[in-house]
Amino acid sequence: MKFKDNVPIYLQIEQYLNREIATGKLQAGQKIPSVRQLALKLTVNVNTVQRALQQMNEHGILKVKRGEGNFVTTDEALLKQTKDEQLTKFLRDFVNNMHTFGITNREILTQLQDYLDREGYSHE
Amino acid sequence: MKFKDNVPIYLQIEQYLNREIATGKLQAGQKIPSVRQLALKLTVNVNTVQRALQQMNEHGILKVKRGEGNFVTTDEALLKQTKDEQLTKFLRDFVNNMHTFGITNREILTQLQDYLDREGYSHE
Amino acid sequence: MKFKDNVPIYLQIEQYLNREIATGKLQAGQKIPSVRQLALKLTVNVNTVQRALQQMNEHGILKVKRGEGNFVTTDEALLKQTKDEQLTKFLRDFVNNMHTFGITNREILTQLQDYLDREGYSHE
Amino acid sequence: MKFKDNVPIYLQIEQYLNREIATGKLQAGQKIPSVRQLALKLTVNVNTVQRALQQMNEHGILKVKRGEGNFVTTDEALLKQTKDEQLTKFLRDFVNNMHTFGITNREILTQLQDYLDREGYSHE
DNA sequence: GTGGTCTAGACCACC
DNA sequence: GTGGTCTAGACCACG
Repeated sequence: MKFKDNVPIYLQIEQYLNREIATGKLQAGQKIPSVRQLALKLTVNVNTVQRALQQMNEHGILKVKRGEGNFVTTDEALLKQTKDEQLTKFLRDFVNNMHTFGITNREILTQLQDYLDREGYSHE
Repeated sequence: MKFKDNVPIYLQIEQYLNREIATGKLQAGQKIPSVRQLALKLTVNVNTVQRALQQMNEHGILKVKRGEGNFVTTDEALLKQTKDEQLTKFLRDFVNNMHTFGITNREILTQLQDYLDREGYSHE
Repeated sequence: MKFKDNVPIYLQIEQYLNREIATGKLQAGQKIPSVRQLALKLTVNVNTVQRALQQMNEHGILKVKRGEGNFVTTDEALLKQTKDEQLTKFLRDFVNNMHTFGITNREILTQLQDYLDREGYSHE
Repeated sequence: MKFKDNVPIYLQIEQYLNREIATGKLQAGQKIPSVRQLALKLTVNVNTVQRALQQMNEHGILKVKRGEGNFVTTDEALLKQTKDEQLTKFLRDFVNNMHTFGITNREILTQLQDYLDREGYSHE
């Protein structure tokens, strides 16, 4: 796992876990790896992982069971909403960024088309 | 000017100025506002602006004239390259983000299409 | 530690640390003193030290580990190159200075010889 | 005339004029170019030249005659001493620099020898 | 007026 | 504890 500089690691971990959930690698109701396992896997300090999980608990995405660990919420609606929020954020940020450079909507689409063609590696 | 948390202000200032240059609001060879003016306008400390400008000088985008101020480089090739790098970064980040959610290239385009339709505000 | 006026302290700190590395007092891969320790030792502000270290990180001489500190790079080639550059700079500056006074190469050598004899303190 | 960054220009001007005097391009008792001429030639602000000349007056190297201009002192002893001081400073700084890198006196001479051989341009 | 450097002191992220 | 960022305020060099 590689982390960007200039962005707090705990936020990147949170994003990473949200992704694992959104893509179904971690399913609703399922126990997620222990803090120590995650810390080991992500080669990051335990405290940093703790902080990420704490935030996700506050968001309701995770539920702690004392002595057992953290579990993905079974609230499917919340999960879907979280996923949508993330995707929408990606779209919004991208479009906003392009707009600040004076790129019109139509151009955004063509530029994206071009980019996907250029980068041939197929994600059909 | 509103700054995001979680990303250093001086980097956002750098990005902001690069944008002003890329969109031609600041033209090649032109003097940019003084450090103090920028600090005032962006409601940020002078040192923070300094740091942004210093980096842009190292990148060659700006040239300092002692006692006079900072000027946009006249090296049009460098300016174009910088702009392209920024746009490509937006595209790459966006596509990568979507991919991590298992979205295929085709879906990315349709989702973007949908998003642009949804947000009606016309950037033709 | 005494600093010259007329040349930025952060540059002198950089030079000082490069010297410590070049002479092996700080070895490849080794942790260097913390920013605060250096600031204390050099009786200089923390930010000033930061600036020096930041530049050395950009040069690749130092590597930061988050939350741990700064470490000398293990890239021996880079270390050697940096040392050579410094020595060559000393030689070049010295020779240039003498030339501007109309001193010929031959005279430079004899003058240096004389100076070393005059200053008897042995650096065999 | 090219000036180093990180060193005040007025000091570099002072050094430049001292050199002109030491090498006899400006002779004892001779009038030196006017402040404006120097500023023009060195592509530098008048104030900056003024500051250099003021310092040299304080050192006694120059003598102002009101309404006439600046003249090199006729005190040959002082001129010789100034020149010697400068040369000795070059030698001392150079040797000190090399010593801080653990280079012995003998090695300094051989390294200088090597350097002069390497740089073939003959200053016999 | 312009930028460049430095200080003192604060708060944050990370180990 | 570690480094990273930011602020407020000061002084210097240069035009």
